[in-house]
Amino acid sequence: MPLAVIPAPEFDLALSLNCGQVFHWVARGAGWLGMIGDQACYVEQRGAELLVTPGTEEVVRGYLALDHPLGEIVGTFPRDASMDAARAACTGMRVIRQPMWECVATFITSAQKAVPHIAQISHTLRRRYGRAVTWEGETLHAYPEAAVLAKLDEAALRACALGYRAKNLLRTARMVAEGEVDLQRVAEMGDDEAREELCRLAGVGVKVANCALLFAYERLAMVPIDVWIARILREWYGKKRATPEGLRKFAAKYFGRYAGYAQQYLFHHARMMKGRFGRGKR
DNA sequence: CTCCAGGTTCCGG
DNA sequence: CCGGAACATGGA
Repeated sequence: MPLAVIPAPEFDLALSLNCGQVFHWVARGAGWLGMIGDQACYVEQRGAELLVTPGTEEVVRGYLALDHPLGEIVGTFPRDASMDAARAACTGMRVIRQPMWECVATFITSAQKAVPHIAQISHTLRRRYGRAVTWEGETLHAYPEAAVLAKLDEAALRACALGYRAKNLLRTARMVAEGEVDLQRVAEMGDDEAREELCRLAGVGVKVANCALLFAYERLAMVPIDVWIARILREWYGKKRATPEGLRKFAAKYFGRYAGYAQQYLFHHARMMKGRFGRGKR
């Protein structure tokens, strides 16, 4: 079946899908196959255009944040050696607009996990508990709804290799399913109030809350401080012994209006450089 | 075998 | 308020 074409200037599809924001896209032919919410989508990049499953044009455009003014955004990043290197290495990376529940839940399962493990957990949860959708004879699965996970028990989730995170995901699924925390309503709150509200969820601390705010709530100034960003700020920005909160405030101020975007560029660049960097030798 | 991974939570000083 | 430890699992 013929694919639809949408313009996508200043964009690198493979980079954006594989830089640690989303974890379920798989390579198919010359492109990528994945779910956007409950819709199966194939996306292929050809120069400054994307070829997509017909009917998914608007969904893809929104998910991949093709409306973000990327040139302006990277222009607000500070000019220093590390940021310049990350900006050059990550040309075309966009911060994707994720569904709220999927994002919150996925980052709960991401605690102390390597990126490939997070992907494995996501696929297992989807395959076992997500709504099945057929795409050209292939079966894909949406991320399982909170109400579905809420009916499971901890053992069922532990069987998905969640480890101690199983209890957190289960409790959070129940809180969301019962309306104790309304993810939609969080969207109307200011940054600080929204972060506090998300932190009421089990397994959601400041870092995961900031991931959700950045990746699902359009708060492009939020900076999740994970082990990589902490290392970057300590070793490249001289913040030898600052607390996580101190790092967060420095980053928010230094990296500017789109600090979350800058953080994602630094995060991915540092990960690609591992070996030259980190590895804890003092 | 040891170390570490997009942390959170609980506990003692 | 702060530093440490526990918490599961799998790949390097």
